[in-house]
This record gives sequence, structure tokens and C-alpha cells, in this order.
Amino acid sequence: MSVLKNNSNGGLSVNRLLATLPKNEYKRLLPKLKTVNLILGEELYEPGEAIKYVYFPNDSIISLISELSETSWLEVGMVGNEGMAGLPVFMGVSSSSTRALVQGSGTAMRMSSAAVRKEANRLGSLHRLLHRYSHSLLNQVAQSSACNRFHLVNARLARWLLMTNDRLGLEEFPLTQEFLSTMLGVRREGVSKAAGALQAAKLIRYSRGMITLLDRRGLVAKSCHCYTIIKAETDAYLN
Amino acid sequence: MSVLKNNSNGGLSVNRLLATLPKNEYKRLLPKLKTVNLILGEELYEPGEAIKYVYFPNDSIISLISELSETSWLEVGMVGNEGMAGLPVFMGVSSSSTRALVQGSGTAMRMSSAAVRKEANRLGSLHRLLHRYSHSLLNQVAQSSACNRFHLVNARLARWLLMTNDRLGLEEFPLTQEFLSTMLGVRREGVSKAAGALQAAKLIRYSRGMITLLDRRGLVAKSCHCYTIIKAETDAYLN
DNA sequence: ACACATATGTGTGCTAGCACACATAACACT
DNA sequence: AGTGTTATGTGTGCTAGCACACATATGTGT
Repeated sequence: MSVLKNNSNGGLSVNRLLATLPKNEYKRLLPKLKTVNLILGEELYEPGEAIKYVYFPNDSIISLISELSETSWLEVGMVGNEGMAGLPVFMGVSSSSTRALVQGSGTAMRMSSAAVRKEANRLGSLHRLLHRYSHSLLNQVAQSSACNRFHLVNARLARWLLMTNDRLGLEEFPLTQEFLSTMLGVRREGVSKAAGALQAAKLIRYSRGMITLLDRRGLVAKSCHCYTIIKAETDAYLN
Repeated sequence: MSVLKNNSNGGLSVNRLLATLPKNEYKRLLPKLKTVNLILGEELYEPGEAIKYVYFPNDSIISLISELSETSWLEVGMVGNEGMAGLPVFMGVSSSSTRALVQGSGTAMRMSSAAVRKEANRLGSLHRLLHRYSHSLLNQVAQSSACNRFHLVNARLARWLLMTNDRLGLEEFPLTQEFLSTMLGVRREGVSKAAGALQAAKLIRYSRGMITLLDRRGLVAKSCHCYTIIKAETDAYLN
């Protein structure tokens, strides 16, 4: 076995929502949590189907996707170590109309829906945090909504890469333009053009489904202000 | 005094969220609730400012608006008698990054943020309903997000008019094209064109800021499927 | 080395919605 | 009636992103 990182981030990053819990509450939850490996492309739940588990990503990323038709997909939210995928369960609903797709491989802490439902009936730190996270996620979705409506593909691509980078903690990650086109809600050709522009500006490098961020600051400059806004809100709620 | 309706809907419709509460819980809340008149264009809270009250619309409508710049505004959510404006307060956050604007005149039940915060610490029917409503609202925002990205102005206008009609309970309501352009995130000229098309098809009539729906079924046909999806989810959560 | 699947680049129309600039119409107030 | 304000219609470019159709890499497996 290699001495190299055995997951995409060397296990260094942990779920910040869980990490914010007071020790005793975390200890109480621990037996209900199981570390699992999430793999790019894996589907965690589908629209209309019962959600079996919720996930607290460590160094993985989960995309929440809305589908209008077979061909029109759009990422409406991104869940990383700052949050939890499966909020509907906590909210007392067994299924969601969005799809949860693993967008970045890595580990996550998994909890059964039954356990989550029990937690929803107990007022405590987790309850309080999940409330604040819900608000943060709603803001993210709202901001992205306006962003997707008004901003150009180049800026949105830059924002998306930055958000992914923040959550994976890596400068290099595997992603095809095809996949990106789904996330951004544009055609694959559009991604090709936008990514080409970013590469020409030496901000990223990519080849056959592997993207490397070269100049984070430059990307922020190219991205829309939405990135900063979303990041600020996401970071703020954990305090 | 006239015997005619003294508010836009004759006071017939009541907030369905509150109406769903068991009697004893409703009675407990009643002293904290005050009926207020909301007037088109009124601002209930602004981004970053402390939210003083939450609102349970009876026959009024409140728009949740995201602003990217001075000129780029977009409605990200619509709150009517199915819900409550001011969810952030319940979630333990004192302000929101979205703006709440009265989009349809009428009455609403108002509750102070302090009272809401107390309720958030009490597990009961209101708590449970607000959880389910949060989920419903998130779905609405997510669906609209994709809709705004992919669907044409005509269809989105039709959807918007139907959603407004559902909440106001009226076929006729005051709205300028200017206002509509903000809601839909398009230029005023675009609304003029789209509204002209709907009028030519005898689905609506309008003049100087007053819109009349003439053919509801026809509008549903012109609107995107998003209308039906959002309506189904909104209606479902109250059961 | 070879075939094959996958990933990416590019080119030609086409269209919705933009920006800007007016023209017209309806109402409100005196 | 006259005047000003607000609401709406329209016309001329312009552009981003679409649809469709290929061309061209760059792996992978045998």
C-alpha cells in the first residue's frame, strides 16, 4: 500500500458542522455516524425516492441538482464540509425533489434518516446548527439562482471552480467538461470555450477530465462577486 | 361604508399554515399575532438589516428578492397564504441577504421576531410546520432557479401570473410591467412583448398597471411545467 | 501497435433577450 | 382644457449562448 493520501485530501479536513458541536453532543452522535467513501458520480438520493442517509462531507462534495427535463439539469446547491446533504429528512420530509450527486470524491460521515428524525425532536446544538445551515443553504441557492440568470458562463465557471476548491481542499481534481456543463446549466461547448479562456489566462490547466487551479487570486478576479458573497455567508453561519 | 370587500379578497382567505395548527396551539399564538395591512411595494425587510417581524399572509403576497447589483434584481421566492416571510428569524438568524417586498396588497398576520425566537425553542406543531415549510420553500427556490435559467419569458410570465392568482384569490390585480420585469429578471420591454403575446391569445387583459386573467386553463398551457410542480409541492406540505 | 472509447476543439447559422432611443397612450391634477 | 407624469409599444443593432455537425486529440485495453 502506498504512503500517499488514501483519500483525496489526506483525511485532514473534517466536517465543520460536526466539528462545531460541543464535545458531549458530538460524543452522543458518534455511534450513529459512519465514515464512508463517496465516489465522483455516485447518486446519494433521487427525486421522489426516500432518502436513506444524510451525509456530512469531510473532503467530498455533494451537488444538489434540479432537473427540468431529460436534458435540462442545473446544480442548485453545493454541499461540502460546511454542511449536510439530506436536509429534507431533518425537516420532516422523507424525499426531495432535487437529486444529490457526488461531485467530488472523498469521505463523509453518514447517518441514517431514522437517527436524524430522532435528532429533529431534540433541541440542542445540532438542531440549532442545522437551522442556521438551512438558512445558509437557502441563501446559497437564492444567490446562485440570480447568478445563473445574469452572469456569463466564464464568471460562473470561475466561481464554481473556486467553490469546489474550497470544499475539496485541493488544487487538482477530476472533472470533465461534460460534467461541468450539467452543473452550470450550459452546453458542453460553452464550457469548452469558457475553460479555454481561463486556461489561456493561465488561471487553470486541464486535460481529459483533470482540472488544476493555477492562480486562485486570478480566478477570484474573473469570477463574479457571488463567490465572495456565498463564501462569506457559508463561513459565517458556523460561528 | 361600502358593503363591498374591504380588502382585496373580502377577508375570505386565511393563512393556511396557521389554519393547519391544532386549536390549542393556535390559541396560544393568537395573542402574539396582529392583523396588518400590507400594501403593494412596501418593504418588509432589507438585506443585512434586522428583521423585526415575520408575516403570515392571508390574501397578500410577499416576494423574496435577490439583488446582484443596482440593476439586476430577481425574485427568488414567493410567499402567500401557504407560508411565512421571515424564516431566517425562526432559523436563528436575525437578518437575511434577500429583500422582502409586498407584491400583492392584502392582509397578513404579523408576529414579532422575539416571539418567533421563543417558538423556535419549543417543539410543537408550529415548529413542525415551519420545518416542512422551509423544505417547501427551498424546493420552490430551487425549481424557480432552474426555470429562470432555461425557460422563455412568455412561459415564466404565465407561471408567475398563475402563482400570484393562486395566492391573491383574485383574477384582477394591479401590477406594472416595470414591476414584473424586476420579478422575472428581464427588461421592461421583454415583459411588454411577452404580455402582449398573452393578451393577443386572449389569456389576459391589461392596461396601465392593472392585469386581468381571462383564461386560467390557457395560461397553464402556456406556462412551463414548473408551475404545476411548485404548486403541488406547496399544497402538499400542509398535509 | 492497434483499435476504441472518451474528452475536447471549432465552425456555421440561429434566436432570445439585451441596450439604447424614442413614440405614443392613458391617467391625474389643477 | 392644459400640463405633467406614468405606463406601454416599437424599432435598430448587438451578443451570448443555442443546435447541429464534425474534427481532433488523448487516454486505455489487448
